[in-house]
Amino acid sequence: MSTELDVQLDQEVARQLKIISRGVAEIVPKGELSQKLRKSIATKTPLIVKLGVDPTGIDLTLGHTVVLQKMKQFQDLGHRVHLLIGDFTATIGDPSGKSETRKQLTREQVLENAKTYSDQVFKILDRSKTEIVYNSDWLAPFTFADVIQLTSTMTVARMLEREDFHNRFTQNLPLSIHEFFYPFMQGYDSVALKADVELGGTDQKFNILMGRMLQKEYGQPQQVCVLLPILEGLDGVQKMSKSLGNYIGINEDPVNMYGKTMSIPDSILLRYFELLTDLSLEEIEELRSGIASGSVHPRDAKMKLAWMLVARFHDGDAADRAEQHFKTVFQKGALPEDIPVVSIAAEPLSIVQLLTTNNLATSNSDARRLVQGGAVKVDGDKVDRPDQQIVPQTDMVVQAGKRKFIRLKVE
RNA sequence: GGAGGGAUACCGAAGUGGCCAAACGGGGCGGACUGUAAAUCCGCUGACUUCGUCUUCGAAGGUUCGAAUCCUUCUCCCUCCA
Repeated sequence: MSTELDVQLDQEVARQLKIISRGVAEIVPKGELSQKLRKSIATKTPLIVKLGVDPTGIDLTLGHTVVLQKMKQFQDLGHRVHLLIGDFTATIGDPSGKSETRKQLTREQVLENAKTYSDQVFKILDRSKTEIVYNSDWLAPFTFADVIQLTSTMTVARMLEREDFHNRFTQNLPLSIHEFFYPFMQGYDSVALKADVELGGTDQKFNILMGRMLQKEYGQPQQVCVLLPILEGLDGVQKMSKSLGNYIGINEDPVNMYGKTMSIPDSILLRYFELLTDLSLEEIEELRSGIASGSVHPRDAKMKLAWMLVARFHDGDAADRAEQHFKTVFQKGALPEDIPVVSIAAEPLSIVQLLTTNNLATSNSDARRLVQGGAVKVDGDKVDRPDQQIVPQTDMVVQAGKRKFIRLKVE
């Protein structure tokens, strides 16, 4: 109990707290985390950190990585990290952040998704230090009596405090009873895991607080909520999500990842640096002031971001190639290096058929529109009549818009 | 259980017998421009054998020369009452 030890302890708590706090939107309640950390360090008992995921989709997006990254930091600090696959909950459909009821999934879909999900997660998390748990383990055996006991702790009025429930209720949108159970289940997950910390996006606040409430109800110490900001998607306004199509997937090829990054509005550029890269806060501040003063070109900053992201999810070489591709195709308007080659018969055909049969257009009408809109080029020459006949030749390059190219190969 | 309101294209939302392949906004896609696949401006946005034809307005029937618009039944959603 010497003072020197206390000082060391204080320093360690401060160190961990600083790492944990970077980029987070909110820690609820604030003071409790440092107490938990102090106790954990003093007794050499790692904290139990929980992250619940909903195995509803296939591709992880950069949006998901924000919270996974935080999870990784806890891992690196030596805490016990539990990745909770909501296999049971996914069959209910969580309404969080949604304006309408989500579809319920079948068990097969959920298990399938869970597998692809965990495969991707380990691009970020350390597999050997991650415990994967499924909430069907404890939720599936629940009896109706258990459910009644669990739900008797809440009132309808309090459930309706949750923003999306409230909005849907007041806007006369459908709100099913079963959706009310979601927060209970997620909350009970924390009881089952005896979680010390639960991570999530700010849209998860209600559900995570529910965990606190239920833990108290079940006589456990209460978990701390660490809430991370919701990453805006490519449009710069709405949450990055698969359903909105404004996302960058972590499995995307380098060229697309780079290009999509370049398409984000300048307004969220720095936010991406802060939430998605390990660039220090000082360096980010330098970029900010550089852009403000005009000494740093926003485009160059964005190219740096795009490079860093590709390098992180692929590697430096891939990032270099993606950057090169971007420069040739978009900055200089030249042809890309690797155009897909398509085999074709030597018969003449109309430009419309050529576009449609090779998926450069979704339908003949679409192809027609592209031609009329001036988007179509054959060997660099604009084609402006839909009935224009083309005689395919090997190495002929057909372009529809700025991003779609094919190179023909006559058979 | 009773009374009433609603369902329109990717989304939101007009249209209430022919002028509706359906206003307008968003999104998407193209073009121009640029500092980038930012911003801004312009165009397009059901399909096809495209100066014409065919299939769309919750589903199925019906009335009519003609229906997204009227009638019947059904499905789903919302409100109020119980």
